[in-house]
Amino acid sequence: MKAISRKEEIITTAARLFNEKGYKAVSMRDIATAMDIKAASLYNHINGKQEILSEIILKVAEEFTKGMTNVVAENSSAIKKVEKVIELHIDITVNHSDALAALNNDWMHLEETDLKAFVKMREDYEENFRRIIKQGIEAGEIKPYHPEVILFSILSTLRTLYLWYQKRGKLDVNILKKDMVSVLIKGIV
Amino acid sequence: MKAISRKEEIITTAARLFNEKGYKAVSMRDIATAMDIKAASLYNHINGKQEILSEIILKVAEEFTKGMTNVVAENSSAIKKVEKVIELHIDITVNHSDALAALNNDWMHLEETDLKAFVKMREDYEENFRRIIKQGIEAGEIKPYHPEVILFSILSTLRTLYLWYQKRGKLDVNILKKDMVSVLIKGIV
DNA sequence: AATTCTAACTAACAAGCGTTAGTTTTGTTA
DNA sequence: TAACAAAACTAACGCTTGTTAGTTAGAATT
Repeated sequence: MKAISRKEEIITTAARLFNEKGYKAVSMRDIATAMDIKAASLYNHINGKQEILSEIILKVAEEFTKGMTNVVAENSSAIKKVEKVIELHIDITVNHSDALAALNNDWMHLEETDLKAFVKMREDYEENFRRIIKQGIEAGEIKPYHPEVILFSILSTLRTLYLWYQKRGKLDVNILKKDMVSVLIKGIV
Repeated sequence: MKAISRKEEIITTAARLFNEKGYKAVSMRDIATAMDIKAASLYNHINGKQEILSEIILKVAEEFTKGMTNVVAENSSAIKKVEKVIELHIDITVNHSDALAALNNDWMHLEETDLKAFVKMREDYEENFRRIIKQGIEAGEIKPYHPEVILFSILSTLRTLYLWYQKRGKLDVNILKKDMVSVLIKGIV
């Protein structure tokens, strides 16, 4: 029953444009033109440009945080947890690829409060991931490479997945998961 | 004997600022202030903001192209070539990490001619890398995963290496190379 | 039928943008 | 020391930016 509100429409449109040119290169007039209205009309639905950016970024950042919380709470092997993290990234990438562009490239344009919240979430996320990898090494499940190198290698692949997903037409999610898990995991076990 | 020219100084300063906030978020006045001069004075040395961006990006893009050409010309195994590509990325990352931020995030703000040149170089680069991986699979040196997944996985790690390198204080290049080659290669052989 | 709400509009603002023209200072060479 | 070139300066330009104020048309509610 819940129809998409005009506000959500603005945010979706803005995310698409931010993905193409970046937050600073997209004007309120650009967003309005893409919706066939005038820039001033946007302000009937949103409080400003900043609000659009923070809604785009924080919403998806919270999804990552929630997903990671679930993974950490699981009672399973480290490898299984890494697999779950990979699947988490793929699911979010498939559903919010535009938002991920903003999260990756425009987070520094968030203002004070939102910026702090975002940076905190990202640090916590990385720390949780790092701990999973370390536990895997201690348990002998993961090869004893430098944990930071493993973390970085996997995370940078997952973080830029949205670029790849946008380039090759939307492909089957389950196949993507299987291949991704293979390439990223097989190397470290 | 060749002292760094004022023009090079501008480009280096601009690259640093572009790395922090992105091309569109940095004004000519920002660049000038960082050099303790006035914005108009910049135009004694450069033709405009666009020129700064294209010098930053194209110079390092050409370095990649040249490096890849050397690797392709080598008479060695596919795995050895992949290793050489990894080392190429690390060397460039260590010496031009600010420029890599612009190359990754601001390339779309290049104007017509430079944009075309850049996109062409990047496509060729990827195609050369893809071919190396395919040859490796045919020769039985590399596991028969989908080549595109291997390419993407390695390349996205190498492309965001500059972020990692900037975060952890400048670390020993040779150790970095060894660890990186281990993690990225061991998984696919 | 009168009222209220929603969402568009026009017009304008102050600030910041890249850039240009013309001038002055600084440092080197003849 | 006079002449010249390099590199800074001041002042201003036309344009774009995010945003505000006030208004209007149509739909929903009373």
